[in-house]
Amino acid sequence: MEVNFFDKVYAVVRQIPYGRVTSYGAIAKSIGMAKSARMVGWAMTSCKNDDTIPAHRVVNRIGLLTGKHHFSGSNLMQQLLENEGVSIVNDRVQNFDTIFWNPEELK
DNA sequence: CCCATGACTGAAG
DNA sequence: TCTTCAGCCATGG
Repeated sequence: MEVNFFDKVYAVVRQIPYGRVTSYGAIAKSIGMAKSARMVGWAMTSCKNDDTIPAHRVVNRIGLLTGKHHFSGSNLMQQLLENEGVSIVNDRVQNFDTIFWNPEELK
């Protein structure tokens, strides 16, 4: 049977190491939909049905917490990241190039 | 079918 | 890094 697009996204997000982050585009590319990063974000919107998805580790290409507003409260996403040792300043991940995790790197 | 929207990205200035 | 423009694709009216 065909694998659902959502399942692929979730599978990748679940593999993001502790204290690391990645981008929507990187995920999209790893599942064969590099041009559909928007769909990744769209899939994350439905992640509220899956509380096992560390969506807070997924940010946009420059480390901006574009999806923080979708979390409960207004700073939960940032709190979760800082709890893992990720520095956030002005809704942006510091040392993004250092803590960035490439999904294809695992393969 | 057409149009608007969205947790995006790349290119150009 | 920021702003603007265009491409991207699923969903909903």
